[in-house]
Amino acid sequence: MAGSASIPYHRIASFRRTVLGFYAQHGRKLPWRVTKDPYRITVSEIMLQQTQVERVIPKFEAWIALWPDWRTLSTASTRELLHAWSGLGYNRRALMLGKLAKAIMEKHHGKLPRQPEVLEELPGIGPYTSRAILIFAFNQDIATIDTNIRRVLLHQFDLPPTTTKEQLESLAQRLVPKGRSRDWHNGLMDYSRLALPRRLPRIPPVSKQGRFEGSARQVRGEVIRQLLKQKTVDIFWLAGRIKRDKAEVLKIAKSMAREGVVRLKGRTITLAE
DNA sequence: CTCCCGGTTT
DNA sequence: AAACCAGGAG
Repeated sequence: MAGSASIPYHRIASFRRTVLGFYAQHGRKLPWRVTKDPYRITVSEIMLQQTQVERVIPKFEAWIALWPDWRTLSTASTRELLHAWSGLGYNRRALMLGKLAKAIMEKHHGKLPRQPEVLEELPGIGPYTSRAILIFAFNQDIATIDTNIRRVLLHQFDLPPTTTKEQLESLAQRLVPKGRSRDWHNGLMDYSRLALPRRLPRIPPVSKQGRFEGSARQVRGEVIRQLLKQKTVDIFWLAGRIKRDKAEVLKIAKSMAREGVVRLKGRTITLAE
């Protein structure tokens, strides 16, 4: 088992120079990189979860214009949150961001906590995001690993894909150049995206292709669009329009109800406030 | 572990 | 049609 201790220091130092040099020369100028405001950093990190950079940029700018800080965001309604989020996907994130703003105003005096363990208790913030926020907002000398960073570490140190999370975390922590954590992590992201060869095509997994995969997507999108225009949507109207199995439509409505997006009342669904 | 979303690329 | 994407919640 190749622990990070088996990697000689000169390779660590050399890699640091490569990444920091690459970032200085080719680093992308992004809206959340010109600020250290913990609020803006947090909004960007939530938006960037499983969502490509190019698509986040305009949504981020619009969001900040609407709600420039935790206080204003904490007053936003569900409808407003979903409207501003529309197009990003994983709508649950918008609702959790709203809850996060309320939690910070009510339980943390309007200030973001600075300990990863405390941050992780807040809605929508997991192991990656808690550390990323502290790195990009406060330049803390800690490490975080997302899919880009994982990929660049495996490539650089010729590690097998079976490398455990713990082994990667140990290596990642040793790599952080003290006092330059923010540039380092930004650099790793850009280096991974811009300087590494494309991913190899993966072995096709066992196709489990649900029969309603296509229509389920349409139904979700349609429900959100309708809810933004009006207050309620009739499930059977939807079912008839989509011409798909009624049970599948109900299943989707129930799943959205679990997320708190809609309330289920008899034959209609209503936007939750 | 599964599910969550949608725009985009291949 | 399938993979991809600054993960997290249940």
